[in-house]
Amino acid sequence: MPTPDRPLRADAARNRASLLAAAEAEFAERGLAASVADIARRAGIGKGTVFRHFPTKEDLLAAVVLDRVDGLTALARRLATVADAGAALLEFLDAAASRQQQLDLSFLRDAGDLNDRLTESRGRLFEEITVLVERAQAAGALRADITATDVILLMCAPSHVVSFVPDAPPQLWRRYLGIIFDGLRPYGASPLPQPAPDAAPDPRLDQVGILPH
Amino acid sequence: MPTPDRPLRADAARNRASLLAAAEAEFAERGLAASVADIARRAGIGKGTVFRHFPTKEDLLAAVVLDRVDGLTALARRLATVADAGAALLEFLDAAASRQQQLDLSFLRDAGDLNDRLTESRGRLFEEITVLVERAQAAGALRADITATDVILLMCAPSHVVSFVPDAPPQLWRRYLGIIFDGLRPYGASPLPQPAPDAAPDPRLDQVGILPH
DNA sequence: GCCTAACCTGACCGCACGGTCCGTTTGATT
DNA sequence: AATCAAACGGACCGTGCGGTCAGGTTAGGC
Repeated sequence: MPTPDRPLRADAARNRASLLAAAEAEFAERGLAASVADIARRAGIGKGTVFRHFPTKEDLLAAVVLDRVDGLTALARRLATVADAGAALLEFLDAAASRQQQLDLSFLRDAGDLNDRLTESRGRLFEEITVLVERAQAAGALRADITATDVILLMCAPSHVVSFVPDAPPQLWRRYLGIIFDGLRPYGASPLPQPAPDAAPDPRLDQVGILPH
Repeated sequence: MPTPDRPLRADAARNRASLLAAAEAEFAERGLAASVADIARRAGIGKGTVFRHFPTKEDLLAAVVLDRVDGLTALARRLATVADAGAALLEFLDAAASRQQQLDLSFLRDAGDLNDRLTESRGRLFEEITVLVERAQAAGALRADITATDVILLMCAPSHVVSFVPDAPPQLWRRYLGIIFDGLRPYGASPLPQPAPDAAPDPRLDQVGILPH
């Protein structure tokens, strides 16, 4: 990479696109256990080409995840302008869980620190969620002791819960999102036994760790 | 194994015990990625000895998990006689989450069908949880549309949620158990969008799958 | 149409894993 | 103390992985 951003050659761009698609599918099916060779085969390219585009399997994973995270950020930003703040938060959680359903990110816990750009993206997502949370609280739709960190952590739960049942109906996660969201409502909430983990958005965002170790 | 159950030789019994302890610790730290060689080293025995006791890595894992599951079953049975049925259920969930915290079982999703004995154990646990659930509902402490399957699925959630935060305080999981349990209360519950997955205890218990694929 | 840098490929390497095997050691029994 | 089946241990094997590289291929400016 002589100049930081030279336009990609046509075939290279094509390959990169199908590589990302294949990687997404393969990671979704097999998690971290997906092998680079399988991804390459699925994309119809050689294994060496994979490593030309991404020097490491982890970098490839990071690229896939980055797409997901940025997508969620964009959605959150859009939802921040919806009138009903409570409904906006619920819709965000719904979308987040739905996408996790397609690509369960929880295996990321076991992957190192991945990319730096990914850390930034996560930070942006965090900020947008903070907006949603504060608006929902101001509207009285969300209990006051919940932080953006709580939301970012809990949004992974429904798909994970469902992942234990073998032939789950495709929308089963909605059941558990419903239960959890009921737990987030101010009505009938009981005091929480533990403080939220490091909620402040500025100082140590990395604390949140969508993907840390 | 000529006779089905001959008493173990003294050294063999000792080794088996330290092997199980080492396996539990190692699986807790590294999940399915724990290697048999590491477990053997930690137990202070040779690798061959491990395979003498358990013909397969999966069998070893199954033995460790069986202990856990049976422990939970015993606890549930004890709690079934407590006067306050709502508190009993909460205490069960508390204990379950706490133990998951020490040994996150969610990696089991990616392990095959494991042992048959484990399937039986899971069935017994399921039955005991059903008792707790029905008592809690009769006492008005648990919303009526919750099944034992829901409980068994949700009891894994708090520890999983917490596993994403790097240096989590040891009791942080209680925060998320609190939120989820609030969502299970009848007070202020909103209708759930999806039916529970195959709750009936008799016909196809395997549906629940603490560990299936 | 030619030239070159960018790109692609698949054989190859080193490594770590699960599992096997057989020579050695050890606990029980007499 | 002698005996022997039971248990041990670690060198060994095959496999599949992430990652490298030398040599062939191609896009695209001229």
